[in-house]
Amino acid sequence: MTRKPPTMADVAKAAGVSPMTVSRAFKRDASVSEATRSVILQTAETLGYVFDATASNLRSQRSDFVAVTVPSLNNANFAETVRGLTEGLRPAGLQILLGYTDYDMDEEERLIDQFLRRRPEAIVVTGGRHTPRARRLLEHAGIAVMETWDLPDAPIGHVIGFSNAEAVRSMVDHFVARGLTRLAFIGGDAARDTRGTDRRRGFIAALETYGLDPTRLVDAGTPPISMAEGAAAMALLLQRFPETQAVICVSDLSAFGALTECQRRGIAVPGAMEIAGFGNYDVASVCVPALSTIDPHPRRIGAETARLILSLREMPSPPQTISIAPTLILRGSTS
Amino acid sequence: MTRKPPTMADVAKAAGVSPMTVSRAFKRDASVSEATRSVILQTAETLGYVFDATASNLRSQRSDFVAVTVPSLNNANFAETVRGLTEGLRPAGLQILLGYTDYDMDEEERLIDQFLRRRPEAIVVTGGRHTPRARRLLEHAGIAVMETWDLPDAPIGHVIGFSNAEAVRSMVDHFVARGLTRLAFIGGDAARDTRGTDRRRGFIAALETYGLDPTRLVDAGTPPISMAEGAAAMALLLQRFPETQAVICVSDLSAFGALTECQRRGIAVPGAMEIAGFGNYDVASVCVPALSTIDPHPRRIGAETARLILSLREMPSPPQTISIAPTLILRGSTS
DNA sequence: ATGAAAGCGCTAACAG
DNA sequence: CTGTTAGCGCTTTCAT
Repeated sequence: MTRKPPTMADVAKAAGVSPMTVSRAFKRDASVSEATRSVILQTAETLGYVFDATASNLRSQRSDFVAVTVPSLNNANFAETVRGLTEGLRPAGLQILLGYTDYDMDEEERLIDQFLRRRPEAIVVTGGRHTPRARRLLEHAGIAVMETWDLPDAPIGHVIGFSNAEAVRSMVDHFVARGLTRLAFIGGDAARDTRGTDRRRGFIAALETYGLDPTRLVDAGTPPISMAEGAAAMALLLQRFPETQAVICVSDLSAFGALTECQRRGIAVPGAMEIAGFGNYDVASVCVPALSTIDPHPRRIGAETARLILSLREMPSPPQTISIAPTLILRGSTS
Repeated sequence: MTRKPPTMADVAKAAGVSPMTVSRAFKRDASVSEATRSVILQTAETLGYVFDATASNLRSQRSDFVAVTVPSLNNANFAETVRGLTEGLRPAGLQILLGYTDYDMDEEERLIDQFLRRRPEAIVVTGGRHTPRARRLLEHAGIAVMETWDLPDAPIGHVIGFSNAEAVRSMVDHFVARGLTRLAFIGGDAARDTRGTDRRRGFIAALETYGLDPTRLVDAGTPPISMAEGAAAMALLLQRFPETQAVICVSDLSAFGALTECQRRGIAVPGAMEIAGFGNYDVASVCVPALSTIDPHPRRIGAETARLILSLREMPSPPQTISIAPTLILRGSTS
């Protein structure tokens, strides 16, 4: 019934050529006469031949894979980065091997270990903090390592990112410029989400620069904190720090949750409370009032990473750091 | 500088055993004495050996890949399905090869073509409509084909899904039971999003059953329609069909956008207008008022698909259809 | 432009 | 429990 699938040798025999010619016919630029090529491709189609990338990879020692790990699939920001990567790498015939870590460094290590076995041409990770073993694996992988969404102190290889702390500082500046001084920060449990932690640190550092009280910090569950957790955090904030004038949330999702909690309680935003988020998610521009936020240009992070990977294939270079400046977006929630 | 990475043969030599023993030491159940295994693993670690999955796959003719195509990465529903799949397949050591089609059947075909070259053990696609060539490729792939998120008329292989049309009918029932008769539907451009089209068809069919006017249909852009497009669609709806009492949106995202448009115009929801969505996204439960919706149990779709894939590896079976009944969730927006 | 030979790194199959 | 032999399907290399 299910007889063995045809190989190049079968196609070669049927087309009356050598396997090598079939191989060439399946490549873009290889030197095969157009006549021969079309006969071969036709024959292959008829036989139902499917090219075996595994064998090709083994022999040529090139996998055409780029491994990518992101904290979460269900996140517009990371999805945009992956999109930028995919679109940038597709023209070169590179396929993405995508995995998500659930914001867990041990899971990241496991994924990196798995992925390296597939011999990717490059590996893209999110953030600059990893388990010691993950770090070691990446350092010795012998391929391009790209750390994104961060500016690590000690990069492993190339970096395409931004300073989460500095980004939040720009939002603090905005509030201070408007005369608001009693500011708060809503985030998640520290250890897991390193970028979230960096944002909180940026908040604290910025407030200290201004001589303001940096202790209005509310944690709400395990990162990535959800809209619902953002709402719960706002409830907690109103109870613990009722004097708060404005709050910066670790992401637009929690910011939106916080906003809805104000709506449920009849607290005017802006007016009685101002709210800012991070990430420039769809919800931030659509909700009422629209949320001020910071756009980290996730698509560009992916696109630049892809560009660098391709450029490194042409000509290897020492580790580079590409900084992508986030953009402050001011909207009704911080009128 | 970068000398050739070590192979199993190198590890074998260093550990004083044969390559075959090294191979066995890297497998779970293979019969190797614990002493030998630990020596080998230790040696491998020291040499910085990384297992070559490509060579393993070629020789064993098993890739440990399961290919998965979803319409979009940035979608909580599909992300949940992928999560269900990942978690279900991980214990078996199967890795997911994930691609997104951007709701484009030609892109799906391209992806399927690419993925089949990697010799996956099974392929999971979203929906039951494909290009003719994609269909042919899947039919002749010689591996388990799983169609999800739909109940196709002519399945290629196994099916894990639900009827989008029936799901929407249950929401129509709810409105009619509450005495609302002037109902509308907000969706996207028909051709691309086949599940969205099915939902619209379900809406029309249900209204016809009740003898109601099924012509209040508003299109808003190219699927997947965004929150902003949902808002624009509501504006259009209010202009074209001002008598509308309730609207069902193709997803919670457009439903939320529609809700915000009502908020901007001071239209009371519920009261002057009732709104329902689809998908049970986070935003639907958090926004004010919370949105009635339909939960298609995306995680379970993924989990059941994984379960079936594993079961088929044990014992092949004729094509199965697993139906996952969606759940109607009633909230404040349709009080 | 095409072909022949060899081998990528691993493991199935068989032996002991 | 461990080893030997052969070969997975392709492409590198070297011919012609």
